[in-house]
Amino acid sequence: MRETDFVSGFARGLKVIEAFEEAQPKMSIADIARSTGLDRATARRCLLTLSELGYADYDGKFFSLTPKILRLGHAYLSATPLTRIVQPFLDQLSEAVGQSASVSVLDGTEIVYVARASQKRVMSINLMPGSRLPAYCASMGRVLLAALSEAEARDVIHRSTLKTFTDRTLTEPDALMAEFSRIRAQGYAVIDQELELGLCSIAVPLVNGRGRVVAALNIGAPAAGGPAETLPERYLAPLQQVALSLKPLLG
Amino acid sequence: MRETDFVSGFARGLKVIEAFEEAQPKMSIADIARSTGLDRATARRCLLTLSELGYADYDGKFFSLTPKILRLGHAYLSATPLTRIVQPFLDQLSEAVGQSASVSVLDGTEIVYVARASQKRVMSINLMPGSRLPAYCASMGRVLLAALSEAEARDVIHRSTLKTFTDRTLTEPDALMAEFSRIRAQGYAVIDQELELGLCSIAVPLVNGRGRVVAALNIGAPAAGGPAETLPERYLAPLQQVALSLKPLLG
DNA sequence: TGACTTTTGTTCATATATCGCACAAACAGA
DNA sequence: TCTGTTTGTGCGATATATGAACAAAAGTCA
Repeated sequence: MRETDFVSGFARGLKVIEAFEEAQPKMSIADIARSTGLDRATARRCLLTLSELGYADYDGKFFSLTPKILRLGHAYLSATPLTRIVQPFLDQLSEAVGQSASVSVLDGTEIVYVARASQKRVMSINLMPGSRLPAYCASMGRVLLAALSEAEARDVIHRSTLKTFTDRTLTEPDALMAEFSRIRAQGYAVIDQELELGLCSIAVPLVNGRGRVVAALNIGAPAAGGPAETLPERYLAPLQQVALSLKPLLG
Repeated sequence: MRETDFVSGFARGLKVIEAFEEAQPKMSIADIARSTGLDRATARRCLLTLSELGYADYDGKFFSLTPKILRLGHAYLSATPLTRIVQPFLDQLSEAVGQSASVSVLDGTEIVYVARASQKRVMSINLMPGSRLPAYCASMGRVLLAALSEAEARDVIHRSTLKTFTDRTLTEPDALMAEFSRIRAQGYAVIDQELELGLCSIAVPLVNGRGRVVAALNIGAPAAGGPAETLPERYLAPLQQVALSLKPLLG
């Protein structure tokens, strides 16, 4: 790509929008300039542009995003066939097993939920399409990382912030790589309260007609429902059946 | 705002992202240029920028959005206090009444779901945070429009595409305005299968501490569960109780 | 309180980057 | 092959970013 094929004003503007994610709902011009690294004058112009277009509100001191900004992300969810195709399967699966079921894809070091059928809340955080979790310690993340090449997986791990969420969280790169091998061999991943105490999950890859792993499917269950070792016997068959049904539908 | 405080390259780029919403997941340069009204060269530069930043994929012919784009919308959901505050109330309400409960805000002629606790699916479409419905024929939309001034409400109706979804959909502007008066007086709105046959709902406004309507809260129920006229006696009290509990928490 | 420092928002001139046009090349379908 | 369409590129005109300067506001301390 040539240098002149890059619209840096656009790139700067997107950076400004993302700056709201990591921080407060209300940000001053200086706040944005600091967290994006842009010049104050530039940040101000981007913010005023957002405000002029109705994507942000400005009270003379602070800027905040408006719900119009949701159109941007929704463009992906509504345009991507994956979301629409998997939803009915997810609903059916979730109801059949009485647990929440989700589909996610990999984005860098994180998994992004693209569809979900939730039962009664078991996690402290509320997951929804667009939500993100670190890949290394989520069952779907493990499955998606296991589908990468050794080098790619190691690179993702290297770039991840390997935080210890619970005393069971695996954070040793080599231990994680070994776990990926095991997952690749057995075809599924189990997480036993590594992200949150009391929460277990099991995930399988979603493979398309050409044999490529395009997403992951999981079932989350409270640890109180039985030890994590029993997740495969309880949920692996229905998960694999859904994965099989979806295979010819996923381009 | 001065003209030089507007970054038109940024505005054009946002237009490009939104173009994916109304159309196909895969768009060529010419497709985007046509649906945005931008020059082909400009559309191309915006698309290449998106691609360079990882927000889009390019196979040499078609562009498609990547899950990274979800970061933009998610910035709003995760940064807005409303979402976080109402979720636990929504979960509790939904479980207590055994129906889906949602909170939405108004964006132009549409309502935007910002939080939702769903029970077994009754609608054909899958609603989630970020989803949009036309305001004029949704219970939360009616409540939010009823909270506007006569002139504002009439303007929204005027700008809406008043489509007949079912044979019960109200599309007469004057009939809608009359309905808004009734809603304003009684404090809630009931929709009886106007959007989809078999689906009824009841909504109340969420008022903040300063008396301003900031969002709407609803319960959706299958028509098979009882006639729409009985929705108030079944659900109005719990809805109003949640609205009351939330009042001091909503800025 | 009042003088001082720091932070913030805004403006301006100028250097730089982007836009949109026109043209050329590549491609697809008849 | 010939259309009609799509994509890529060079260039002049135009729009935008930059960084410094200034004013206003907020914070600091005696």
